[in-house]
Amino acid sequence: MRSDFSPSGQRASTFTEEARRAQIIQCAIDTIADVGYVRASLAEIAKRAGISKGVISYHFAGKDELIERVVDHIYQRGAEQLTPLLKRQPTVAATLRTYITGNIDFIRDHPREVAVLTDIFTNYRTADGKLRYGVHTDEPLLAPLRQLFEAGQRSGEFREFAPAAMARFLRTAIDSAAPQILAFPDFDPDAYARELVALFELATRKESSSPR
Amino acid sequence: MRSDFSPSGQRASTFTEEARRAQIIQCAIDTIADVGYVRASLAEIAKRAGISKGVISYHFAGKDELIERVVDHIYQRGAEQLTPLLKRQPTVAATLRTYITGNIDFIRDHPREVAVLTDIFTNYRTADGKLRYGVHTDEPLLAPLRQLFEAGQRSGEFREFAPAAMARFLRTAIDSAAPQILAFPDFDPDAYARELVALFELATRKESSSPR
DNA sequence: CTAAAATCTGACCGCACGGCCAAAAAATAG
DNA sequence: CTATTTTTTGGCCGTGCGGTCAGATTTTAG
Repeated sequence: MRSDFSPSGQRASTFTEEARRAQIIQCAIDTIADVGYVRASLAEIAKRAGISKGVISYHFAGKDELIERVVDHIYQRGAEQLTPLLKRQPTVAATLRTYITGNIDFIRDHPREVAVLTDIFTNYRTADGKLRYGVHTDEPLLAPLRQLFEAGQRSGEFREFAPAAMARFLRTAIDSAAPQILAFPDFDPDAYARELVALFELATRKESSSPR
Repeated sequence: MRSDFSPSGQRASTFTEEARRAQIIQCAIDTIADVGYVRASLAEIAKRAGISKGVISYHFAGKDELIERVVDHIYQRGAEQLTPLLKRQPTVAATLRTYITGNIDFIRDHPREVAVLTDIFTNYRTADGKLRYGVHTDEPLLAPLRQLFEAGQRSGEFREFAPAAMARFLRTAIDSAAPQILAFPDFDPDAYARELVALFELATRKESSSPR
């Protein structure tokens, strides 16, 4: 590992360094998607990348760092796609709709990445045996949703319900799309998103207008 | 392994055989709940049971058989508790409510068992690397729910929606209770069940009566 | 070109896994 | 009691893991 300077004061890297890291991260994602996190050994990842196992150790501190870079990588792609979408919604209800469709769109386009994330979340444990990303770490994902629901209740758009529970319902429903896309070739993510939007609109709205 | 006769014609077993198998299954559940399926080695399970590792091999064909007996064991306990409850419900809506509260009750009383189930489902792979219990194997669980929704639509109790998607939403929402119970000491399963009942009542009913 | 730094290879280490088995021990039968 | 069967022990096997390293190779700098 180098320790050069760069103008920004950040750790510097060769072009090859960055390219290799990106390649290894991508191969790790592919490998985990195919054989699961548990069986995605450094040897297997290296084989798919066509490189020696030692190269991974050279560019990453260890398997743990590689996995955390994989998580960062996927999370960032999701945030990049979703954040700008959500900012421009006028009402809480519209934000909720966009949240659902935007998430399902992302999962539709990157089902393997999302499946890899959940695989890592449910399996990657620290040395003491505890889950590195457990239910606790959902908080950054859940908090904005909860706040959205609370905002909707304050503004009178939404009925009274437990925002924390509703946030959890929505996240689990969204996350269940990825494995279905991968398992069922004829699964229709867009139809799924429409069902989800309808469900949460009925479940959150305050006044009930007549159906249809 | 013995091959005695028994009056029923079933494979027979010593009392000790059955007791040992039950003890090992229970220890396997505890171990998986504590350290996760992946780290629940035969040696670790044996250590907790206070027996030698070979005993497990003696009473079970291998780790795979042990895991499948664990799954059977937990499934059966759930079915025993839920089936009679659901049979006696008069309407589809009542069955749905009972399904939700009954499931959450069971998870409240056996959160570790349920967490073990999902851990096995997401990690136990056959020799070829495929998940032994994948999304596909949810079908026996989902089918009755789907039929319930379809029955409700036929009878006019429910609005039109995609029964398969709704069934999936409900299952994932229910299953998410177990990890929350284990992770958050002050998580209230009964309140969670009430929120869930309210949500799916609003989401499925045909005519909207005025809220409150 | 040569020298230095960066990168890569392939072999190796210690460890834990599931599975296996000969022999000891315990339970049972005659 | 003895003979037989059932059960348990503890160690061993091959495999694959993450990690390490000396030395080869490639790239970069002068």
